[in-house]
Amino acid sequence: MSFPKPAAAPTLSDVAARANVSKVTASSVLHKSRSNTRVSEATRQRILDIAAELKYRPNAVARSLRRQSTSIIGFYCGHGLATAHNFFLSDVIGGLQEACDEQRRDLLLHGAFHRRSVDDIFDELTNRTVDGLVLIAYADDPLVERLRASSLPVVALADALPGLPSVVVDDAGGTRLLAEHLAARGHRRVYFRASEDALTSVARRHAALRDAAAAHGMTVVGTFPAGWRAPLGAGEMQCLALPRGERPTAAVCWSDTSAYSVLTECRRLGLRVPEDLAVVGFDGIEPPMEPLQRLTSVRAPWTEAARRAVALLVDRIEGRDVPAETVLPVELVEGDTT
Amino acid sequence: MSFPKPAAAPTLSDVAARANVSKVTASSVLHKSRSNTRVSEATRQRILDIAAELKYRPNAVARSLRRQSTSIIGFYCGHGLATAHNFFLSDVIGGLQEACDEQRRDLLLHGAFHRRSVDDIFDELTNRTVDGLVLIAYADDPLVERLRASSLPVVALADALPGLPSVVVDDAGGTRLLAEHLAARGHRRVYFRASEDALTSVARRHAALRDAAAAHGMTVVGTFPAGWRAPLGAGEMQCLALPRGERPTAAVCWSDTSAYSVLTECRRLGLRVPEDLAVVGFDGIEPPMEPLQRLTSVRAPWTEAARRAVALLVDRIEGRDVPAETVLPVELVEGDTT
DNA sequence: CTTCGCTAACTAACCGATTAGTTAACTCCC
DNA sequence: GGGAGTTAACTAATCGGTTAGTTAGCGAAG
Repeated sequence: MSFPKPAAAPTLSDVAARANVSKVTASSVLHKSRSNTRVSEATRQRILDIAAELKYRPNAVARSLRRQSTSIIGFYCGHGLATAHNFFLSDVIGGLQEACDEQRRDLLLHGAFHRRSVDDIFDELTNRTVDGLVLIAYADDPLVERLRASSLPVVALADALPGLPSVVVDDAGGTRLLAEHLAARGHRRVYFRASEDALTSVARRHAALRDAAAAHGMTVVGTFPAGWRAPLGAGEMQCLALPRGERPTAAVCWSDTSAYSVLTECRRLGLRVPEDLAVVGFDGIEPPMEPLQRLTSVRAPWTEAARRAVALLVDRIEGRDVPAETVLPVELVEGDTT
Repeated sequence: MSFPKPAAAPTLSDVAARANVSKVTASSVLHKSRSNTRVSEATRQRILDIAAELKYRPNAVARSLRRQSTSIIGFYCGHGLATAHNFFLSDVIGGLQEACDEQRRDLLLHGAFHRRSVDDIFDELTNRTVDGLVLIAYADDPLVERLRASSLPVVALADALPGLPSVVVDDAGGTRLLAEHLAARGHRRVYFRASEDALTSVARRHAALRDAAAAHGMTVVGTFPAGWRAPLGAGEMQCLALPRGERPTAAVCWSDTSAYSVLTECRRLGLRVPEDLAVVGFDGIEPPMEPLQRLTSVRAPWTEAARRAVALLVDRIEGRDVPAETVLPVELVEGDTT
């Protein structure tokens, strides 16, 4: 399929020339910005007609250059977080998109798959293509330090980042709800299934679990690393093979995806859920199909969080003060796994 | 949280002034574009040092204006197609992101939620913010006609659009596989569950089903509309209530999501799958959790399709010829629902 | 001793819109 | 009829790079 070389698009100057007016006059008619410049009705109509005839369309790049702002908001997800089928991410992206749309801004997805260096990524983020950035990152990501030192407005999402305004869900409160739910069902020994990385949210859930366990007479017998969709690790297996009485009776997973993998593994191993092992997650993702078991979890409003992040970012961009941390409430969802 | 007003970022002129050279010299050193302009090693080093000291970062907007190209690729999904939790979409976005990353281009997600007019959306898409567009749309969307007439390079994805290079999966072939699979299991009467909209892919699956049914002695007893996640409609219910012999024994759904809703409904109605009704889908989405029943479907390589779309779009942008239609092969996935 | 060619730069113009400041012509009032 | 005020426009400068074309100075060849 071949296409004709596109003719150069008409510019404001073209319109102005055809209408026998200056660029400024044409601009003020077509972009209704300047009230200073007055235009007669006849001239205004002539300019509009000619613009329509020439199919004039303003050039956003030129405007951005002059205005020193592009109306584009960037979204960057730290390495490894952007894996496909990350449910939580589709919610987030949906929310960002809606919020940007309302604000009449565009959303730019920064990708970083091909082992690009921090410098490289930092350059891309700060090259003025975006007016600001919504960021999901590990607290120890060197990029975060660079961004903090830069003048680019940044809002952290999901995982609080010190020194940056952050929008998060109530990690501690949610975990407390889960712990109380388990305690009320007689569980005395539980274990935590953590992502192996320095995610602030996971650290908070972990800490909250320890506190809540202590408060309700439960013991956290161990913490085992587990990625997004990971099978049981060696330590975890060992722990589950302990004799009755020492064995944990519930798995507290840092995310629903992680919890669902535990369910799958249990089935493989012949462990009954919840009789042999209760399982709880975090996120409250909405499965697109009926799952074998409905997971007990905590529903986190990710779409709303993303919206808030955009709102705060716009405040930052426009120079207003923003709260250091915005925490959104979560709610317990009781399923069949406890 | 308040932040200091950012100091104006240093520009090429700033660097050049500090280094006692012209903008051009600084530009050629820092952006290694021009081989024409020669620079001595000493000067080069001085410029680099000063740029580093000032933390100079090139302004992408200015560059884009001069080059008349932004290196940004847009993605637009027709109204109603961009619903959250659309599995197929996360695959697509993932593929787009990867491909853009490889090409060192950015990906801009255009959103259109707030009942914006076609004109409005068209203006946004053609305001030169993006060099080209990957488009998923209904064939009868008026926007498509406008885009075809514009000079913006566009590649259609998933649903072929006449007059635009399109990247699709083998809708007809996949449907044929499903039909043969059903025929081999003795099904003689089936029905089609279609999205109510003018999606080329659905039309093709529908047509292929009729052809394959005819070829294998099956009857398509009806076609019932069903959105992404729709319960059974009145016509569909009626049809399923027909006496043995007239009742269809299999539902061919236009998407996996639609098929999964049928499974849920069957459970509600006490219909056994596959004994009372066999169900097949299309897409082969990878559930993040173990589903109650594994769906028989056709796996479509959406991530790869998205990658191809970007590749073709880049060809278009750079003026090369592209095939009118690229069809990617699909494969049958046998589940427990047939 | 001039001319040629190379090095290492430079100046001017341009991309397309926006902003600040200015002006010619006309009306109105005294 | 002259000054004030309004209308309807204009010119020049700017945003931050990139491109085309030009030039001063030097060494080597003729």
